[in-house]
Amino acid sequence: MSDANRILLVDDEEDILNFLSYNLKKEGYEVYTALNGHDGIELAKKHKPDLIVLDVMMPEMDGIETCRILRESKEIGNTLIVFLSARSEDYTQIAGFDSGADDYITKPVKPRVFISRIKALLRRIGNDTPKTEKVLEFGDIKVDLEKYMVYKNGAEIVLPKKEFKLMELLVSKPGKVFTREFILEKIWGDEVVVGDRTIDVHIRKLREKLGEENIKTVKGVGYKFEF
Amino acid sequence: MSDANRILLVDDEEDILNFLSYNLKKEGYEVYTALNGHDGIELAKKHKPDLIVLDVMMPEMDGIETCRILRESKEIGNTLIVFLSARSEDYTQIAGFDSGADDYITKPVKPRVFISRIKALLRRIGNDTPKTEKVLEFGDIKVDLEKYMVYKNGAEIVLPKKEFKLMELLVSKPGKVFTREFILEKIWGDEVVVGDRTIDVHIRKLREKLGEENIKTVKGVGYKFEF
DNA sequence: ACTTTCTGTAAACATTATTTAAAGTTAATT
DNA sequence: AATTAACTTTAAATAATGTTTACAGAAAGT
Repeated sequence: MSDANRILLVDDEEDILNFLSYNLKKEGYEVYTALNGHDGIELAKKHKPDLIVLDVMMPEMDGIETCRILRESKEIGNTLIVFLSARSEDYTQIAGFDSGADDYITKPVKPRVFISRIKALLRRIGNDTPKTEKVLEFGDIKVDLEKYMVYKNGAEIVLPKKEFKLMELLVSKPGKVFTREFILEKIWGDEVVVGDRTIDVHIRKLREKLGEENIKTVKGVGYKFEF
Repeated sequence: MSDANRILLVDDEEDILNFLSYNLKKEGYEVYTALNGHDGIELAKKHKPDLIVLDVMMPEMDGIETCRILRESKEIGNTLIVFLSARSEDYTQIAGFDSGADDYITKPVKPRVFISRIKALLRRIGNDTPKTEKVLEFGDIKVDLEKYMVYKNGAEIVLPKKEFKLMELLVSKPGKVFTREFILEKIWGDEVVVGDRTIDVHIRKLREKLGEENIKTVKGVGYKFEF
């Protein structure tokens, strides 16, 4: 697995920046943002992103200009560059004048589409594996899948294997109720047969360590994690 | 066998595809196979399978991505989707967030287990749940099937199993009158025999919790949910 | 080999859900 | 207004399910 893909976003509208950033981070990318072309170029040199998203319309230095400058640099000359443009702006501006972009995406941007386009582009250069987020955080509880550790208000809590797996499962989809049947099957497997009480006891251990409030019982159905 | 169930298998390893396909066919299922996400999506649209099995790890477009795309489609948005994953891959990826899968099975796959799981899932769409979506919303009432929870004006209401099932049934087709006979059969099943008063009491509990106005009595016939 | 920590079980206990029974309403019908 | 069938309501009995504690065997660590 290669390392995290770094993406730089340059747009003068902070809202859009946040929106895109949020969605990319959720996918495991490392995201940098800049509100104008100058800052963008600076960040690009500093962090060497794998892909740069540039808004075409920006005050002072627009995306096309920024792109030209970026392309002149040896270091970031062949980084992927994607333009973000309003639907109204005509293609010639963007694709046309060999400003050197690799793709463009029209606003308004739909998250799914955006993400899959980014992925497709990154795939092209073979850098495709975004860092899968291995830390889940919910309220005051943090689960680090890689470190095999849970934090409650920053305090380290070590969980034994079964307890951790149970925690991991519950936390994998907060709010969703996992039936006892499902839990048994996922944590103990098909052939091993342990009684239902075993689940209870493990749930109890978790509640003991992580507090009562997060793990809820749905009688006759199963358990769920909520925050 | 009544209606042949159609199953679509998507995996990049041909051996696995053959192996699973063979076992499913032996059970009388109609099986379609695809070696990658793109073909899978195409076949799904063409044949409208009842269930789709997706390998998580595939080159180009992985199972999760494929699942997302499938979920966006109106036609196959509600089809059952099962992930096939190596044991090592973590839950969050699989059960997780909005990829929208219904279950996952870990590799290596044992035929018996695989078949029985598939059967169990298909059984679910038959009788258990008129599961069109996972969240139903009507006026100020929201029913979240996955969280097993009902909201009235945003306030959480926890319902015990039977009450929840009754609610779920009524809400599954607003306005439609469900006869007592039908309700008994759906919620209590064929063999269990409980008296008619039992329904009344459950209806009462629901009205108590969700307000009188939404659940209407049709004398001599049954009950319905309206908003 | 000794110690500690996990994991699963059993049993007593606690809680909550479900059903029934019985009495009270209601609305349509005569 | 009396009758009746159908539904509502309440309370109480019964059944189902979950919690907790303590403990024993298994596994891991020293």
